[in-house]
Amino acid sequence: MEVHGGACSSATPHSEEEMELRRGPWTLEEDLVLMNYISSHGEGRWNSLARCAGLKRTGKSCRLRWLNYLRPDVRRGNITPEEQLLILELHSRWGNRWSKIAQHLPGRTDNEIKNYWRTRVQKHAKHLQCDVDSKQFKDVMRYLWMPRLIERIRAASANSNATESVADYGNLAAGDQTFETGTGWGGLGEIVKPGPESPATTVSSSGAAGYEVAEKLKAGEAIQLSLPAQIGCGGGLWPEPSLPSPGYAYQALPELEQYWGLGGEISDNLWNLEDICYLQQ
DNA sequence: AAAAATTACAACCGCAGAGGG
DNA sequence: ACCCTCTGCGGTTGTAATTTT
Repeated sequence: MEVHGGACSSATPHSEEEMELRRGPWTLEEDLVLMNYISSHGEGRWNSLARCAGLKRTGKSCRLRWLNYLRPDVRRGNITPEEQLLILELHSRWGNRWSKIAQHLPGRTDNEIKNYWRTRVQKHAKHLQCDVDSKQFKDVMRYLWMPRLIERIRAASANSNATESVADYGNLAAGDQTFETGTGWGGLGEIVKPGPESPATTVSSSGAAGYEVAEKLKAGEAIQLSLPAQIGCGGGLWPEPSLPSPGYAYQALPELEQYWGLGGEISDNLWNLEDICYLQQ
């Protein structure tokens, strides 16, 4: 790693004091300058890059702008159900290791995942009046939210044609009303209660778990919402379910259906502590 | 239609680690 | 061994956009 100087360092016309740094939102012109410079010189050495490109920004700011916004392979827009599932799984394993989690979601940035977690997941915990790190909330994620996501992926794959890519499921993430009215909860039990007659596929701990899950669902395989014993601390996602059994949750699901809301967006539904207590009775 | 509240997300900050001088 | 700079990460904030009242 080259940390000092740069090709144009001697040509730097301004001292640090003379060069007042810009802050706040980037302008289109700045974006173009940064993109043009990187396309011809490559990325890295951000401080000298900022100077050489004539940008009145810190190297840090340039790096962030490039990585989170301008990079050609960056994916923006709705987080798909597959990605949500993967984020939930990986966060349960690694905690707030956003960059590590982002490595397993192609095109997604750590910043975007972090924002997703804070705005969606933590909001959900707030509605439930429990801490996002609490066992209770983790159980909700594991036994209600994740199966729901899996069911959604299933529904999406059923509605899609054979040539549709997995990534395209993002289009179904919001507002697929037909799912709500046309799909019951019956199929969910098998997802977490694999019997000998229907062996389940354990959600993979590999990097592409979300996409792997999607492919398995497309193929009609059952998915088990547990991690291999060697993963995570103490042998898995949530060592001891607080619910009597995974299946128990689904016995109550018809009553809970109302709480999952009227729209397609899972996280927009109002839950409260009483709902969870009801589940645990 | 307007004001207030909420949400989403881009950007900044501080810190820690790596590595060269 | 120490200092300095760069890089990358996670937490936080500011604000534009959207929704609700």
